Amino acid sequence: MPELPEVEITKRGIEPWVLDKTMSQAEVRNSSLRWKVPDDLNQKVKSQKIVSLKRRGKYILAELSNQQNLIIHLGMSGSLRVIKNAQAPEKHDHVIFHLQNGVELRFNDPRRFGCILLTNDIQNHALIKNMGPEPLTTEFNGQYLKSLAKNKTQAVKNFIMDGKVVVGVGNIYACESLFAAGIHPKRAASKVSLQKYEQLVEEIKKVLSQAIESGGTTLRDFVNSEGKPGYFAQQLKVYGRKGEDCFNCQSPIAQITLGQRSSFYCKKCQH
DNA sequence: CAGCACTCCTGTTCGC
DNA sequence: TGCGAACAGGAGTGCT
Repeated sequence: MPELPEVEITKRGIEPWVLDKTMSQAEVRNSSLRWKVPDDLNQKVKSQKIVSLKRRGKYILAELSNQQNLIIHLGMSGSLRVIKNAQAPEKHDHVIFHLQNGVELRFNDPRRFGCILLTNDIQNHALIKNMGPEPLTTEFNGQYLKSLAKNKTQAVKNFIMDGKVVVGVGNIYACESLFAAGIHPKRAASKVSLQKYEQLVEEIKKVLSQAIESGGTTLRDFVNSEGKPGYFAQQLKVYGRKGEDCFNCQSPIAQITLGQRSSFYCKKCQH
């Protein structure tokens, strides 16, 4: 499932093929995504050049020459692939952006939790404006987390997965960074010390950076812009390892549900 | 406001 | 072997 590293990998992969390129058509084959793909998508993107490509949290933002911004989210199972030689669309290729250079950018998403939207005011768009800081910036640090966590009874795992706190930290990387920092996922956010938050921030940055270097985590669905999987899954220390030995202390990894999500942790190493 | 649970969806896995 | 149930989860929405 695409989290920040997978979205970053996707953005980097498509960038050379779409930046400064002009679109000839947006072919909507299935508009029924998380939110309906705008009816006027083709009309608005046709003949427009992609003048910048950015990632914000797990959103990919493509700025067009007519001041519109495409907002793309990969949801749970989405991918954006660059198709250089025209071939028949595959199942779940919901939107195909045709470029004038003959390349196609295909949005494929079996579970359709993703979205493709357009806005002429990206800064104030509802999905964007209330987002927390990017995790790989200095703005995201231990002090910041500690002060936000004040009086919060919420479990620390849910806290760091809240996009208003910090963007891009999904279930897998939340589990991994909490393990690396030795923090129990259920611990109340307010009861985590500043030192522990500093350690947690360091681990979040580390695990996200390493995952980007490995091309992302592919558990089942994720493929990059070339249709290839990422290789970080084999470096996961706790996620998906219920009952297996902790790499640190050899006791079995536990699984609990927190905020409707599976959480994996070591009872002995995380407090 | 804070903190949950619910919801969208399909492919895969599991139990009988 | 086949079938239905359970599970997976990003994140906005709505409820308590």
